[in-house]
Amino acid sequence: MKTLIGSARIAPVHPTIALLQAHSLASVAQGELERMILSGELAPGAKLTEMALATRLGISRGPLREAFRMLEEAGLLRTEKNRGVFVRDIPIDEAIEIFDLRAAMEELVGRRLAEAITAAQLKEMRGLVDAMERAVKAGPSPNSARGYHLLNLQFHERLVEMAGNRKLSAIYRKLIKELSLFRRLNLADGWLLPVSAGEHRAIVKAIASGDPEAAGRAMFDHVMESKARTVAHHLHRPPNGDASNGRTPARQRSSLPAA
Amino acid sequence: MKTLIGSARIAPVHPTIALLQAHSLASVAQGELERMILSGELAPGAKLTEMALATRLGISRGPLREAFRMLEEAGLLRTEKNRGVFVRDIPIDEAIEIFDLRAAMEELVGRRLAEAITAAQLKEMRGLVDAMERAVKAGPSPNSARGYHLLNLQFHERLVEMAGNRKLSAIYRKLIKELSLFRRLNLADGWLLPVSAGEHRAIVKAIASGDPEAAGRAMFDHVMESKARTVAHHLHRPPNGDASNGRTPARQRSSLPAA
DNA sequence: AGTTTGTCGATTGTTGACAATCTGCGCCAT
DNA sequence: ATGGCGCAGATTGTCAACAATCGACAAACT
Repeated sequence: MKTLIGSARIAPVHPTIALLQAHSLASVAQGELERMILSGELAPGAKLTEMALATRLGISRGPLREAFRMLEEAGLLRTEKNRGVFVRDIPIDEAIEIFDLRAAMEELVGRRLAEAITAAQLKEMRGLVDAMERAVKAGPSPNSARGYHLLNLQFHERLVEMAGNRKLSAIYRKLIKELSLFRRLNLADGWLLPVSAGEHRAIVKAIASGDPEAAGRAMFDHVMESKARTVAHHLHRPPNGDASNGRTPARQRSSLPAA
Repeated sequence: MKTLIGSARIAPVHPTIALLQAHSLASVAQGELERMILSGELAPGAKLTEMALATRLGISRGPLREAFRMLEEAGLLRTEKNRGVFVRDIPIDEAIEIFDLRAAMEELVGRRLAEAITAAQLKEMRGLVDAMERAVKAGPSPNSARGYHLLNLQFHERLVEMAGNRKLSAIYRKLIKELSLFRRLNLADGWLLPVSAGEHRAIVKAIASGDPEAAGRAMFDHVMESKARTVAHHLHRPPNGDASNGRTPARQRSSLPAA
């Protein structure tokens, strides 16, 4: 998922050879850890002990520590010297900051898309919106809510990618991953799906109209609404039970680089 | 610069003790490497040999490799498996993408600042603009150009920080660091300083007026103008001589995460 | 002459061991 | 009873050695 083959080298024909050439143990550990974190298998706040994880992944501590440093820089882990690494827990104020950033970025996306959208792209977008509306009509079941959530993520990610700015896409994905560590998010938008779905239609419409400012505003507003819904839901059921692990790590400070 | 003290632990009184408690060898190596890269001591394209660097820094290869992974994730290094790590060279199209992103982010900054600027902050901004104008009037010497460049970086960074979004600040700094690896940038704005300086005055004025849209537009436009100047300068003197190192590494592909 | 194959030195990828530090628990004194 | 003290046990930080891979040069073959 990360280290590819230099363009000067000949692309290997045999797929299994290509895999060996491209992946170091550290990179596969990174991918596997990221999968475990994003799937919730490793919950926010959980402690990752090097020896245990290394044994479980069948590698030694060296490459695992390199994977730790990558995921730390990616914002998914947090390290306390001589104490261990923990899955990061995104506090509410950081989640808000991420929403604000996303809003600015998606506004840019909206403008770009309105300027240069193709018929095929519009069709794809409408397909996703249709699927979401079907999930909404399926009624408020935990299953359709999960399906809607996944479609929603896909919708936004595809739009961002269509804007054609790879740096933007990379940072957007990074932000989404961090946001998924904000616990209260996943089930937050349970009963307000119809509203969100309607906003998606409005976004597609604005893009199709070819008006950059309108499309940008539609996406900006949508993200800010999403933020408002999430925050409201958060304030509704206040704190929370502890993380999976019994041990209580030292409370996490904002952990963003200092000024 | 990264790993601080957990809030649950007592802040050490003796500064030397604090340093030892907070910094692992990997984090120190990261900071030192970053300094060497940003200062140009390690030029884009240069190969970093583990053994040589480890000896030079007085550490072993383990922590150094961890530092490599951090800087790789930060976008400053690039790793080719079984071949080594190299200082990344930002291609023109990626630089353009970064400018576009910056524009969207700084537009958000402009809006926020116009909404909630304080007198003290305005004073600080004007101070920086004044200093830049003095540097311009000092005439086109390589010395004043460098001073202007530093003031310009500081001006933008301070504005971003004043917006009060730590996530935004962190990503902004990351983008600026990557942009500094775009070779043609540093000396690009040599003779157009007066224009840039004028735009800065306009930005401060728009922020002081309290009009979010105007301030956002002023900052957005300024970044896009800066992009245009950089691109124009790049097209003017086409390719370039090779990096410092004699060896020619495999040509770098875009190296952004694949879809 | 040009191409291919074998070998060598150098560098990276990985591992296991050692040293330093932290956490938890029992003990003792107050 | 409560609070400090110190000793294990466990865990992390660091290092040095081993194994695997790569690039280059030279020899052999067509």
